Amino acid sequence: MGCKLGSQVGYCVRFDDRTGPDTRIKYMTDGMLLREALLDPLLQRYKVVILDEAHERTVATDVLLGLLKAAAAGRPEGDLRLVVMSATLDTQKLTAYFQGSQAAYIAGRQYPVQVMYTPAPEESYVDAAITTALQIHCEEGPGDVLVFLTGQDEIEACERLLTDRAASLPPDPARLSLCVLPLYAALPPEAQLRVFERAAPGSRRVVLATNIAETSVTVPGVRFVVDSGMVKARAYSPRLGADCLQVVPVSQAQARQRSGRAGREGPGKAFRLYTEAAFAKLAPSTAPEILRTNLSSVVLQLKALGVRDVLGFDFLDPPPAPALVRSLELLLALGALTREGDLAHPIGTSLARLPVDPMFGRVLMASAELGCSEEALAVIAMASTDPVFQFPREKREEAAAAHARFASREGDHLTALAVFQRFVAQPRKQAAAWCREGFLNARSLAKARDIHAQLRGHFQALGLRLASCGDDATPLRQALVMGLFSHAARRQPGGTYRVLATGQDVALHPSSALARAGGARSGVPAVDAVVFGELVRTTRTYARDVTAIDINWLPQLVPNFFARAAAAGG
DNA sequence: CTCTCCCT
Repeated sequence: MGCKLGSQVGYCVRFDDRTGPDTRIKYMTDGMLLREALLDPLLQRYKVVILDEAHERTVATDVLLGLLKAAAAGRPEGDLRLVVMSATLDTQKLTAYFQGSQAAYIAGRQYPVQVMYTPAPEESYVDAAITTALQIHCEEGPGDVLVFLTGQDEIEACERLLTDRAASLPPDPARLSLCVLPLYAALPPEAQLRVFERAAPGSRRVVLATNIAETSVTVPGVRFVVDSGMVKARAYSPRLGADCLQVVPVSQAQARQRSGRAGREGPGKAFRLYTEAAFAKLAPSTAPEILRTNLSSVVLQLKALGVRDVLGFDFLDPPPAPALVRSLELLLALGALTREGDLAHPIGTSLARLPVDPMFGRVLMASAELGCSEEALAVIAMASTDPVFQFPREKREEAAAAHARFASREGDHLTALAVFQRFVAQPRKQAAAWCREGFLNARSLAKARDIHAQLRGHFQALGLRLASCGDDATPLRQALVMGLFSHAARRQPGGTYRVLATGQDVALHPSSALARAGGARSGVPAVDAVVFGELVRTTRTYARDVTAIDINWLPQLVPNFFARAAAAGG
């Protein structure tokens, strides 16, 4: 457009707003537009909204679809124009949803990709992936190989096996050398950058990636894709109140997306490590995120947007009623909604403005009253970012020793507070080295620092009191109880913990500072009662981000909820 | 006895 960024054309993402009073075209994330809608539900300042990548069906995109439909109906005819762009979305479904809309098709720019299947099912997709990558390396022409796997552990194991097997190939001077590279989100930035450097002359790269390489990261030089057919996916169980993280088969749309990665620079080949019959049985597309996530934030946002009947909201794909009801119940218990289901003042209105989970927002509000908001802001910022402790396979003992410096007997929130405080005390120039030596994820900590600053700003704008509790963690643990009470659990004779609200038995996550207490060699007694940040179901159901509490605080601090839970036999 | 990926 020939103008300066941030003048007529700008962009806006969290922590980075490059727009100004003259901006006519604004690029923004779906989440940012949703935040703006809270202040302006009819989106009056926009004439045209283009919703790109709609096929990704993020929660924000799905809520926006409903919101934009309502905004168009609430504004004069033709006043708001909407363009929904999608690589794979079912157009009939969408044109039926937006009455009077039209579908237009635009051909993609892509080289042909030849898709191959295995003749019979594979026993192990990891073994098959290694064998296939080596076969490509020995038999195919030049071009890098992109292998889709499910997670960090699997990629690290595969990396070692593939390197070993490549080294033991019979020597062949005509063959390229092989360079194996991992790629996943938690990888340090400098390691991630290596996938953007093209292969050295005489060598071929094999990139072992999670689904980060499906859309977020484009690896240059790829002509061959190996698709394991599996993905690690999250699904929320409203019954358990837990996120289940499981390895599941990909959808057909996802398999096509993966294969397409071989055809960006020239004709390519995709090797699917499953049979054609198995492909035919896969789900056509991945279920939208709104059908498999905790909805408490979504429900609160809708209430703040003035939607009274959340169960009747016109979703493109309505979430299951029990999931919505459970969120309404939690918001009522937090004091965010009235008994009539309306947004309550000031708790509901404040929680809707804080860009964190409503339970975390409630912790912050309680901390203002209990005189520990400086600490709570840091704790909630840490709880809202990716895990900061790193455990490289080779240096596990060394990492554990480094992490032990921060460990608190009172649990993970206080441990996180200690890490955060030490991190922000580092001079900027030394922070990276300090993180590396301490086996801490610098990216996560930098994000926690940004979230902390943002939350602090919101906190003050809401008129909440900033105060420190110093070395006395009791008020902070009580503030955690006032937000996380639905995640309170009590120790059982076998050593598991029973969630009081649901009666479900869970284990402390092995990464927890409290998981080692109570063991024969720990010398520290196990704690009787805890609250936790979240439940994750992998091999077992684990409570993560756990803090020791006094069981007597529950009826004192949250009398309404615990009178009910006790009556229900919890 | 452990953490797919986005995003406010």
